Amino acid sequence: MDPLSDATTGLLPHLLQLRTLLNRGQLYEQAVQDAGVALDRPAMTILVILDAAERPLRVGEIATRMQVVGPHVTRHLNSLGKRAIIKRVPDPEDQRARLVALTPSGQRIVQRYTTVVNGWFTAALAQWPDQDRSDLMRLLARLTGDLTTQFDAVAAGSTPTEGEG
Amino acid sequence: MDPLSDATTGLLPHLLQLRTLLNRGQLYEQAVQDAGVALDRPAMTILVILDAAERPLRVGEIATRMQVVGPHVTRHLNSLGKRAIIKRVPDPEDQRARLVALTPSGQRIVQRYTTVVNGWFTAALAQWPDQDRSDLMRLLARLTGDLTTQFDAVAAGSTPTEGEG
DNA sequence: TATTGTTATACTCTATAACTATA
DNA sequence: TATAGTTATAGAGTATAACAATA
Repeated sequence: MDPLSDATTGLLPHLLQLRTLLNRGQLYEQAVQDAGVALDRPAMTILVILDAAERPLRVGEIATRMQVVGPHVTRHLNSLGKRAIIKRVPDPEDQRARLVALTPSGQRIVQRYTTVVNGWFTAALAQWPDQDRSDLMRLLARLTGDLTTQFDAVAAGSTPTEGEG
Repeated sequence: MDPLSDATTGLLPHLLQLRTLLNRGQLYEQAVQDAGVALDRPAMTILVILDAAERPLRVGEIATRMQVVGPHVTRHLNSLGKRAIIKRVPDPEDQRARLVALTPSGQRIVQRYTTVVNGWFTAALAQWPDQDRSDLMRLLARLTGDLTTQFDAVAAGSTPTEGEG
């Protein structure tokens, strides 16, 4: 076992635990209740993504960011569109595509939701030293970036697992 | 907006992205294929948990660590038991309970799987400074711990979100 | 011919309800 | 009566396949 392996061996259990934490349905139910909104989780995920993007996105872009497949997004957009939470407009640059944007109503919903969840995070990290908080943000950003790159490569079949030149 | 909020506001998108990364089914398929095993994801999650615990666990303990409900675990244990990947023995301390343990076959399976996935992590973090790697492990451990505490409190209804005294 | 998106269908994963056995 | 686990059923979430329209 080389030291590099030792350094990352413990990562899998940590990330699995984080995954189970964030997948807790009960938690989401509490969040939407506190926020006073009524949406299922994938629908809210779409709203969060649109809000974070700060510009209208194509259906395909949303699917990529959710790491899901197109039809899944379409189905939720249909529901969200009927409720006037999002709107779809033609993409001026490509007549095949459509741009998805939050309506004012949708903006209010995602605002209330993120306020609640960010409040939880703030409370959970309240006792942390400032340095640790900023380190976490920086390392988490790099981790997701590097894992995305690695996983994309693995999924593409190049499997750069072994020698890692 | 107080500085504390600012420090954690960016956390939600990061964690959501991490969640979508770890939820990618395609990735798991690649892992089990590389490892040469044939198990679905929740079944493998059970094996990883048993392996990390380094001792037999009760059904309820497994469910808690997976953040799922009892019947879900039972169903997969039935399947794993038939294939002699796990075994259930009576808990000497409580005749109602049963202890779940990996068989030698199960140990080999989880070993192959974790080797593959840890290899991915090692590759993804290969260029990181040692200091960043150790910081990540430390902060991730504390983050999951603090989020677990926070989320448990929220789910219990105390909702220590607001003033956070 | 390749790409963007939609519709329809099937599968995976998890939860709720009802039940048995032991404490 | 409460707790540990199981069985059976229902629902949420996501993928695959087939199709329409534009590039």
